[in-house]
Formats: sequence, C-alpha cells, structure tokens
Amino acid sequence: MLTNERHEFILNLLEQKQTIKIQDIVDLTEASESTIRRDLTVLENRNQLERVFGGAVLPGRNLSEPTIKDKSARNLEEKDSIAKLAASLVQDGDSVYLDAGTTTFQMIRYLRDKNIVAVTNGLTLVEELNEHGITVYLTGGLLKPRTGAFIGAQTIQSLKNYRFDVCFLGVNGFHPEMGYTTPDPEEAAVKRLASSLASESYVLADHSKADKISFAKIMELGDAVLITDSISTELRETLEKKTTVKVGTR
Amino acid sequence: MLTNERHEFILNLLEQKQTIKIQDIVDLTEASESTIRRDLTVLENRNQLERVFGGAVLPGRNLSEPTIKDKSARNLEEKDSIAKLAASLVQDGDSVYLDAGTTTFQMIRYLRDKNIVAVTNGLTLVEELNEHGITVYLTGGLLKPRTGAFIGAQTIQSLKNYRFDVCFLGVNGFHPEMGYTTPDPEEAAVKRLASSLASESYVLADHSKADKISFAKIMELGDAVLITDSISTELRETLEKKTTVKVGTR
DNA sequence: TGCTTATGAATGATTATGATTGATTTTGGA
DNA sequence: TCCAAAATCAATCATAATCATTCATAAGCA
Repeated sequence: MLTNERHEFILNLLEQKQTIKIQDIVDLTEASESTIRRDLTVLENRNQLERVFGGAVLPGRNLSEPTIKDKSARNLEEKDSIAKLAASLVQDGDSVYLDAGTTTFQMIRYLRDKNIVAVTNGLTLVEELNEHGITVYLTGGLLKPRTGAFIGAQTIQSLKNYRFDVCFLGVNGFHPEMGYTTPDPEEAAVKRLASSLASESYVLADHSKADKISFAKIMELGDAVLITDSISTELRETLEKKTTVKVGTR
Repeated sequence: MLTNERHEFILNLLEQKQTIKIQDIVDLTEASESTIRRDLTVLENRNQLERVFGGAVLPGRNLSEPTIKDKSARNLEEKDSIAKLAASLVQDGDSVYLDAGTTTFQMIRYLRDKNIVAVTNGLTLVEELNEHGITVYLTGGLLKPRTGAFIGAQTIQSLKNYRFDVCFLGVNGFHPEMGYTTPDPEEAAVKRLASSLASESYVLADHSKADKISFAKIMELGDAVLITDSISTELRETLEKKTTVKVGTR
C-alpha cells in the first residue's frame, strides 16, 4: 500500500469511527507500527487529525482536551525560575508585551508591584494581569480554542498599534540553526510581529524545549535573548555563539 | 477504550445524568477504580467536573465568580427568560455581536448548538463561548477592571472590521424619551458602534431598567428592538410607539 | 552507480493501568 | 450524641502499553 493511500485510508477510517487506535490501523493496513506512527505524525502536522495516547481523534472534536482553565502545569518549578528572572528585567514605566503561554503566565505574579502597561494575546493572562491590578490591553482577534491565544489577521492589525519596551515570548522549541519554532504558523506570525515591535525581546523556554524544532519558524536565535533553566554547558556554548542566554536559578 | 475516549464518555454521562457515581463508571467502562479516579482528577483539574465524595457533579458555573455572581444572582430568572428569547432570534450561519454583560452572558448556553460566529467585547463571555464550542472573536482593547469589558480606541477600531447579522446589547436604563443609556461614555460608544454595524439590533433589559436614565446615551429607543420581561401595560404601550418590544416569558 | 525517501525492528523512556495499603469520610445503629 | 462498620479516598508500587528515537535495510529515482 502506497504511503498516500495509507494516509487516505487512515483519514477515512477516522471519519467513520471518530476515534482510532494505532493497533487497529496496524492490523488493518499490515504496515508496521513505526510506519503508522509516522503517518499519524504527518497527518497531525497537516491538522487532519489529533494524536492522543494510543491513537488519534478528529481535530477540534476532541472534547476532553485540556481547556484553558487547566490548572495542571508541567515543569512548574523550572518555569517559575525562568518567570522570576524574566520579571526582574521589567522596569517601572515599561510597556510590556506578554505572549500567551504558561511560562509568561507565571511571570505575572512577579510583576504585581510594578507600574507598567501590559499588552497580551492570551486570554488567561488578561484575567491574571487584571487581578494583579496591572493595566492591560488585549490584542483581540480569533480565539484559538483550548490554548486561549488570540491569533489571526485581527490580532496582527491590533498589535501594530503598539510599541513595547520589552516583549516576552513562549516557544515550543529552540535550536542553534533553526532558531525559535512553534507548531502553529498563525501564532508564529503574532510572536514575530510582537518581537519586531519591541526594543528588547526575550524568549522564555525551559530545558525541555532545547534542540526541539516545531513546524513554524518564528525567528532566528539571535533575534531575542533566550531565558532558560538548566541546560548542558555544551549546548549553552553553542547557543551563546548566536545569542545572549540567561539562566534562571531556583 | 482509549484514555481520551473514556474522558469523553465520562463527561457525556455526566452531562446526561448531572451526577455520577464512581462505581457506575467502573461498571460501564470496565476500567479499574484507580483509573476512573485518576480520570476524575484530571477532569476536575480542567474544570470539566467537580468531584464529590463517591462520584462527580457538573461544575458550578455561576458559583465560582463572586463579583459576577452577585450581579447574575439578581433577577436571574427574569434575565434568563430574556436571554432565552433573545437566543431564539439567532439563526444558523449568523454572525452575532454579544455585548459585555450578565444578560448577554446568559444567552450563551442557549446558543450552544447553533452554528454561528460570535464577536464580543466581554472577557467572561469569551470564555463561556469558547467552552460551548462557539467560534469567537474578541474586539480587544483596554480591559475595564471589574466589569470585564473591553473599551477604548482599540476596541472601536477592531469592531469596524466586522459586520453583524444580529447584535445584542445590555444597557443600564431605557426610557421613552431618553432612549438607551449606560454609565460609561466609552462603553456607550462601543455599544452604539456595534449596533450600527448590525442588520438587526436588540437591547436586553429586564424591568428594573425601565424608565431609568444613566449618564451616557447610547442611542434612541427606536434604534433597536427592546427585549424585556414583565413591564406594565401602560409602559409597554408608550414604548411601542417608539420601537418594537418583545417580552420574555418563563 | 549515488542519492533520497520509506520502512521495519530494536532501544530505552514515558505514560497509563490495576492492585494494594492504610487513611479518611460517611453511614447507621445504640 | 458517640462508636463501629462500610464505603470511599489518596498514595504507592509493579506491570503493561505506548511512545520517540535511532539505526540498518529496502525501494524509488536520476
């Protein structure tokens, strides 16, 4: 069976059953598990399905996905040290852009006593900033379900009305050659623009993002200062050839 | 059964029965008690249900936010009848503007199965729309603390990018001569603009708003259809000389 | 031939699961 | 009210399933 055929087959099956298990596909196609996994990866990158542990579901119809109110956070301690360091870079009177994301969210509690104006495209961040008494503007635009990030043309247009002293971005991967990347091209566009509107740009990414490459490129490594936590000395040296690296400590 | 499937299964079951016992889920899913417990924990962390001793219940939506709660607790039944009537005026395929406010908030649960695109300037409404799976755009702009409404130049500018089939506004007062009014001129400007961008405008206001006049004028009575609940026959006749009046029933 | 791409198998890591334990909460009777 | 039994709970552990990654081979193509 040709690769394309198999892809079609998987999508049809998924359409019928709404949910499929990897083992079922393996049995039906007589391809190896590895191959099916690869298939699912490319189909997921095309947004034609969403992978879940053990199989895949139709995109967007995954009702039991984490919602934006999800309290559980991974690598919380690491993220906190990064957030604390990042927040210390904010001066009184600054206009600050905070990207949607959990790490930037963590920053907010360290910003509470600063006299700043914040702009964000993150729904959860707006609330948190508001609760901490920080003046906040939201970009507006199309809300990307579940992640709570506003994206799209409207967001881009709104952003252009602002200039920032500092800008803090989250990413899904950073890599010496490929720079900063994230899965969604629309989000990447927003991040790229925000960075270009700021005097200083910082990328917040814990060590789990090191050497990772996602689908959509945001910008080169040198376009922002990287704030991270414990990474190997070797990697750090490689990175520092391209950009400034700051490391948070607990 | 995939983990994901089981989560959906539990949520569906809960939706139907309002209350579920862990043992029932165990019997139905043929997973172990431990697994189901774990499921419930993650679903609770996502605010998709609340655990109680022995099982789980639907999350108390209105119980969580004290500030919002106070407002929405008042005249809740009246507002609900208004919201229900208003929601029935929305057609599949419509683009809908929902003003920030508690009455418009109530509308959302009656919109859940409609295939619409929504635009709003209300922070709480964005979340609720999102949770009900409705595509939602937010205007963006400056967040007005406490009320959760976005206002200002940015909001105005964003709004101009849209056209609406229907538009639903909340007000603080309606009066035969003075029209619709609200305390904040900035909010009034947003409401006025939204209305002018819509083919059909509706104002949602329970009887406690009757004959009230606030500081900032939004527009004339005749510029929108008024949806309200029990008002005196006398008042209704006066109002109907100026505009269409619809009255919600419980 | 040389080059790229697709495949399958093997690996070690990660995640999900079920059973067990002892603690906590509820229930129902004295 | 109080107490004890029953039910439910969180925490832990070992096991099983699933995962990403790597490597070697096979297939397609100039």
